[in-house]
Amino acid sequence: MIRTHEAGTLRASDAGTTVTLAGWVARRRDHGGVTFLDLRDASGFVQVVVRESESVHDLRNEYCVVATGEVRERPGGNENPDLPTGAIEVVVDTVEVLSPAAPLPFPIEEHKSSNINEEMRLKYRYLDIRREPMARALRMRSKATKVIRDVMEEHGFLDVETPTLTRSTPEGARDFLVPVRLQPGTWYALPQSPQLFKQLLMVAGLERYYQIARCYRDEDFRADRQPEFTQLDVEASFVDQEDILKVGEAIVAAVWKETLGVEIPLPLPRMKYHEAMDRYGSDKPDLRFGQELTELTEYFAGTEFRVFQAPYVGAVVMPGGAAQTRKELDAWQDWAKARGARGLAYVVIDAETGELRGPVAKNLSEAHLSGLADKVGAKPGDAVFFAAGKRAASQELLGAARLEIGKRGELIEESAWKFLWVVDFPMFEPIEDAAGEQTGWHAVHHPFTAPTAESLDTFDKDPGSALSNAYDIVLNGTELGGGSIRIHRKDVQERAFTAIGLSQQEAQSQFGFLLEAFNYGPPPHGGIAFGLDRLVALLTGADTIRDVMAFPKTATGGDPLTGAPTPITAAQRKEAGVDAVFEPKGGQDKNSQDKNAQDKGGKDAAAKDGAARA
RNA sequence: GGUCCCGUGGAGCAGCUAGGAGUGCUCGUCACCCUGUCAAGGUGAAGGUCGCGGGUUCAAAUCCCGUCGGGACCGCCA
Repeated sequence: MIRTHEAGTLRASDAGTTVTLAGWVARRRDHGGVTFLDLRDASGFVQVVVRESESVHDLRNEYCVVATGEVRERPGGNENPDLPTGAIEVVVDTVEVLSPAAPLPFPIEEHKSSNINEEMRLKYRYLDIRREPMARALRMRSKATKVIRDVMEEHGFLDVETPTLTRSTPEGARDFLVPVRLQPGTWYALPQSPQLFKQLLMVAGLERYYQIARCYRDEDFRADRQPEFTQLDVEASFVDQEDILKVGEAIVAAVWKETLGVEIPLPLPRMKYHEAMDRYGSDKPDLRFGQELTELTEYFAGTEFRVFQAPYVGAVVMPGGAAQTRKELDAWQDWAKARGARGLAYVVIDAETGELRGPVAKNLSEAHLSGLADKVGAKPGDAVFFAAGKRAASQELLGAARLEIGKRGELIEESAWKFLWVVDFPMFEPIEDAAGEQTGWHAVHHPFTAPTAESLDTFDKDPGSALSNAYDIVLNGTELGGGSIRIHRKDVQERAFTAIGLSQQEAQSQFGFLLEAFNYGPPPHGGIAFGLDRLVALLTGADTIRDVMAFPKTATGGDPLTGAPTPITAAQRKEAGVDAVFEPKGGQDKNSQDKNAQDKGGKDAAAKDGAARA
């Protein structure tokens, strides 16, 4: 090694030792006769004292240097108790520049770089990662994956890699496609998840599989979405839902303990899907604050007010909301319309008189008005927002309003870690056409998800009420992961396909290889997948998963550092076979794949139902 | 596919609502001074097609249209 010690590890006990350090010039404090350098390496930084000013002149910020000198305690009164290395300094004998640095495109020091343009950060990501927040996030990520691997090994799980060049299967999202030079006109797809492979590994008898797997989905971006992202993928045989939840709990408990020192009380609370929707208007409720929804369908039964003559009426309270200006209240209408709602009805309760006012109040009877505040738990000075219409859509609107109220009112306990399992998801949800008429059913999770014991006999006769053995783990209103127990019985699987309008032929064409495998004694199995990027983003308090990825992409899928994606040359295009047309050579299997490709192009519900979720 | 926000010396901002000379702030860069700082301090200097194109106007960073880039959200997506 070029160095003998790591800069950030030096302490008073090292005084008297001659050390050689290698790293970067983080800061320079030049006093003429004496100069202080903060020498930074991956372990931290230490103050280096240079007496000869000439040599110091060539030591600019972010120069890469090697320095030799003696560690000594700082002169009395010069200690810096705020720094880990603040008791000592290194009095330098020699400093050598290993490589100079050009003037920086942005400051590396944290206090000077709080809000650098993200495009600039991505273009110079190698400098961005020299900054403390990014370096800390990547270390945290590495620590988290290490802990995860330990837990999985302890529980007897086997790390198995699955292909990233695979066949296009009709899953939920758009595929990224790769042309195949050796078979012009055919394409690989990058996997949206290892879902089908991990089920094959269960048929293969490995019993316990896990993988920290890269997944690819060609959909529009969000703060918590990238085209390639990482899942902790888990599957086990001969298990029931309890077994998988226990593994999931062991993982998050160990990760939070080992990375943050936080004890997560186990078992995690559980909430049924319908309860989550009723109380929070979300299948991933943020339990860090209250403001639960109140259902008013019964309360307003018989009302003259047309808007509230609906299958569902509900409300959420905004504390202090009566103080909002007319303009602010109008802004809520625009906010609701942006979410596809007609608007967001409201009543404000006068802080002085307790009188209910607002456009909606005029339409309500005296009896309905007088009991309303008590019914929804509102006080004078509050505002009450209403949604009326179809149950799920109205609850979702109120749920979104609740989150907005929590943010604006600073009601959210930011330091809390509120985990929960959401269980008993519906097995199917209705497919609606543009007019809102139901045209069929599609699998909420994926078509291999097992019904609950209670729904086993009836799920195909009454899909709307069927519940499945699917579960999500939720933290602070973010879905950390989800999974299900899979169907392993052929007759049940066929009924599930029928329920979503998928014929045997179509199922064969889309999942033939999996169904074939299921002919050979498939064990009962189930699993879960965690979004590792989201998990680490929550651990580090990052606003976006880009801040926990070394080299993420921008919203249009670009990488400002490498310039990817780029056009290809005519020669590359020809060689890759991008434009080649597939010519069937008579192989039965090839034909079925080609048919599959055509099926995928259609917008039929069946293709959507292939959503292979973990 | 839709809605909204941002783009001003190397970095981060202000200026735009109400058009009037590239004006200002913090940091960085360069030169010089300085022997105990730790976000060191001081003096001075350099550095700009106001993202790009068009329009309105006597006059545009500022108003209008388009476009490109970045970001947030809806749709979409585990």
